[in-house]
Amino acid sequence: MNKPAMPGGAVTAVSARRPAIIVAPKSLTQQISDHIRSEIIHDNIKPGEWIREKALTEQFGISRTPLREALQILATQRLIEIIPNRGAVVVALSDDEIRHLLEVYVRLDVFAAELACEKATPLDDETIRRHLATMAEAYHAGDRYTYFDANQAFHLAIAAASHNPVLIEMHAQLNLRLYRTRYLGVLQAENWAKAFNEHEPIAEAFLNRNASELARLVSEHLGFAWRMVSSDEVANAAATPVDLARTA
Amino acid sequence: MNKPAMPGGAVTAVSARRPAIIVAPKSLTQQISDHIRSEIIHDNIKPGEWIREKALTEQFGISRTPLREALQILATQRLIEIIPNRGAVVVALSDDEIRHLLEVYVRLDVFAAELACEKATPLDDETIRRHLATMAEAYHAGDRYTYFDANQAFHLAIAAASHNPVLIEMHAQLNLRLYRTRYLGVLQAENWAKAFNEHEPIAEAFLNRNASELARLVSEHLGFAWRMVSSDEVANAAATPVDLARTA
DNA sequence: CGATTTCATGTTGTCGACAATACGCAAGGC
DNA sequence: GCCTTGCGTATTGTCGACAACATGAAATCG
Repeated sequence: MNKPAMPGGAVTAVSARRPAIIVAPKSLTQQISDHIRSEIIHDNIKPGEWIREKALTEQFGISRTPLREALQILATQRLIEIIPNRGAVVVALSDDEIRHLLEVYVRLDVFAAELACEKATPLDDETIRRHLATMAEAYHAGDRYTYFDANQAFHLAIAAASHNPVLIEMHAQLNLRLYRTRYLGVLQAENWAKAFNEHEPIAEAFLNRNASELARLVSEHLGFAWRMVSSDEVANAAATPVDLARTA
Repeated sequence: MNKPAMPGGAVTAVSARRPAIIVAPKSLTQQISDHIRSEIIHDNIKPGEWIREKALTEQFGISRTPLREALQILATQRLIEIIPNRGAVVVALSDDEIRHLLEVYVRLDVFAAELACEKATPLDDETIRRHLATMAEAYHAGDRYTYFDANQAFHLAIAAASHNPVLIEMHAQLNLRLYRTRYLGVLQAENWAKAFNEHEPIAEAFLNRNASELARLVSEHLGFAWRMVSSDEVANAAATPVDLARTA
């Protein structure tokens, strides 16, 4: 195959590649970008941090070509910023940028909810019910991580119920850019109870196909999300503040 | 610098690169992706057509590395699709996909229009007035190309007046994916008059900051755009139909 | 004759090496 | 003292070469 990939966990490359007509093999570039994306949104690589190609190639046991292709993907998704001849930095969101992102995210979420009221199938209903149940369990067990995952799944499921692939993708894209902020927000928020209790009526409005009520609730709910993240700047702290002025 | 880049027009590389603290130099990858994107949306490279790396590297006089990075960008923007070990094809939109794209595009356009009513500056007003004037001139002169450009600029200007960078970018992204379809649509539409005459009231509603009226008009206007493209399948014809089933 | 296998060819995937650029630090000039 | 200049080093940008894979045609077998 390629290098032994001995250091660290890494991507484990592709172990046994069978012809298997059905499943398309994932390209190395895709695997790498997925992995780095995950590291970024889970705050293992901090905003403002420089991404050194050499370090990553050694970590993954690959060459710089697929890595650089992966970086182009992440830059297009606005998770990193590539500065010509200087390298790539993890994007650090300002309060204003978070506000702008949420502003659009809310509208897409509302639109998805409205569409979902028209298009959702019984299977969608069941999925959403299941995620709500998981959230409740995790909430009562005090398990914030599981809660967060279920919460994410809940909102993505509503988007999925719109059955509009374009909307689903746009929604997911914004969700990714906001993921880290919400992740850090949820894990330390005081009024978890309030946030949680808003999901019950949302789910109810959806299951009753009450589009206008659903839109109202979702707007309100995410307005709350904004208040949550905007009040702690911890979520925005950059590990290594970078001066980008010269490249503007 | 690098290769003579002798064949064809090509990218002309970077002619004179000065240190120039103010302006960031555009990377080769960026230049190439911009160029190919332009070729795709202007229908010079047809949907369904395979993108051969060798051909393009020779055309541009560059190596495959920056080209492949450019392709990753275009794939992330959903203008091409990269199929592992097989290559890249220009995306061919089905009628359903166009409908889904327009459905989201309309919502973003409406949202932008509403926001613009709150946030627009006198400068925005002037820009929009100017584009409207250009459209009128081109319309009366029967110049469909200039008209199309001004029409694009008009809609982008409304988005820009929202002063929300995230919204502007999302709007632009969808606009790109729909560009070719609308481009081909406008150039052969019969009821050009109707489409044109709708812009006057839109501009008026905007300049009067009448958000709800503006939203209504924009929705209606783009509903018209949908009827325009949906009725000719010419816009969707693939040069070389490709069977992607095996890679699903 | 039809289905399968083998192989030749073209294309993509990955790599290591070299070139170009930016950065930090020391030396020099005002 | 402070700004400028000139290097050495680290990092990114680009390239050509080779490896892996897919495709289609010829050859083989039933």
